[in-house]
Amino acid sequence: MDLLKICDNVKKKSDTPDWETLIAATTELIYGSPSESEAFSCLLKRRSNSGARVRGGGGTMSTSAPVSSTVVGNNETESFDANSILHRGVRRRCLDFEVPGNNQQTLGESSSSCVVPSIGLHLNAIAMSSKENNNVPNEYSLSGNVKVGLQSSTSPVLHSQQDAVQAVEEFPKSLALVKMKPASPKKKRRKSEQSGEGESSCKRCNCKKSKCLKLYCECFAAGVYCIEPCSCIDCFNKPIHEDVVLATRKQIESRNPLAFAPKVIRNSDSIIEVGDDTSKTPASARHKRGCNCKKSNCLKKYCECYQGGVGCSINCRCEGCKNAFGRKDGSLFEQDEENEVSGKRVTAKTQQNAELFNPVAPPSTPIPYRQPLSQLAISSNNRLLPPVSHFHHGASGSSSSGIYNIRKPDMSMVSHSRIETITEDIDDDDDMPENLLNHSPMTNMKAVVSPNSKRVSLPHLDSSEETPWRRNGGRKLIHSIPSFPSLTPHH
DNA sequence: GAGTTTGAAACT
DNA sequence: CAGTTTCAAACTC
Repeated sequence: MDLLKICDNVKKKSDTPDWETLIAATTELIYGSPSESEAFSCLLKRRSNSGARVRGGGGTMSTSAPVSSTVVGNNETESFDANSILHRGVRRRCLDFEVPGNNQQTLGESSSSCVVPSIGLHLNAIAMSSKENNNVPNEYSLSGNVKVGLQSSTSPVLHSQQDAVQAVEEFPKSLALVKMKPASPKKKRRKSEQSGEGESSCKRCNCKKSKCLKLYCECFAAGVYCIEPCSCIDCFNKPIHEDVVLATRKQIESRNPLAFAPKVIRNSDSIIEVGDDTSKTPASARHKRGCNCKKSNCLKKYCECYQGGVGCSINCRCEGCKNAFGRKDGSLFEQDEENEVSGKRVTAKTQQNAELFNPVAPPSTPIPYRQPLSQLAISSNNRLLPPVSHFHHGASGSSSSGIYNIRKPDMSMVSHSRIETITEDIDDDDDMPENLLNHSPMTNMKAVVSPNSKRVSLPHLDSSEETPWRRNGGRKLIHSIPSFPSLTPHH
């Protein structure tokens, strides 16, 4: 139903300009019954109470996308409100692709604390958002990190990615002088991570040389802009450098189209799969490319598989794999023996990690091997977050421009979380740019990860190269790979 | 907090 | 595509 029409109807229905009344009436119209609309209404009220933050102010980055403009046309105010309703759940400062969060967690509730997981704030969304409303200060401009009159609106237009990237190279180092640095950068991150507090749910980097424009940078790799908690130097991963960021992303994507896809492929069909053949699918989720660990035995967070809380797979080139979440060879239950052999320290640590990964699990209870890891989504900082499948099409839902238009997900695999509800709305827009369709990981169901190569080659389905996560056909991949928008400009 | 280790990313 | 270098996170002391 057209929300605008609803609003109009509501307005007619209600003489009072009272917002809550409007919400109540609207939700009732939408859901039909007051009971159903109640929760929704509460959400909306909460949102409306958060006031200016809705649009990226006050430290809450808004993923609210430009959808509004297309949907609502000229009526800015109205579009905003309607849009904020539609996208109430897709606001988040941080995006953590591998790490889906607990979607019960206060969507849109957090601001500076960055505790809102799961729904990512994609760069594109931010960028568009910033363009959309340059007058609204965001946390970056507020943070003092970037003044210098480099608002995206005033920054020089870079006509090509080469220009942009070159600009980065040539950009005066003095920028660092402008940037306000955290007093004690380095450990800030770790402390918060170790604390396990909500704040640690945010990606925050410590890059010194990469300008936060390479995949080395966790923020950049995660598709989020660096924020104040980051301790990076010469950071270009900020909204004011939107052009550079997007160009760089594009460049990287051209090299590896899946570079910004989540590293961990979570399988919604895990139950079936795991029950099917555990030797081949030691876990229900898989690292996209597999790891290449040599010394860590896939028992430390150096290992991307382990870090992602997934087992190693045939894709991995790891040596001496002892991944607690599932070994490359498919054996898992031997892990305890191995750990005992290698020392209790390892065991304890592993368990500790497992518990961190799954705070719901009772202490000292190893994560059941067969437990669908799609429910054990883990953040890079050991935070339990909602399954990727919960945000994959909303993540970035960004989609500011309605980019994320993954066709209807298999709802049987998707919990009816708020996010889902929200993003379902988004999904109704069938305006996935063609270029995105062509290039986005989401649509590259045939994307192949070479078992022996880090690089990902695209569309080329070789049935002989069956890998666990592909075994189920492309469908699962849809649920696994987040709707990370391609940088490909969609004009 | 400083230094080391590790493996992904980038480069050649 | 394999080997090497660079990088930043993870880890140790």
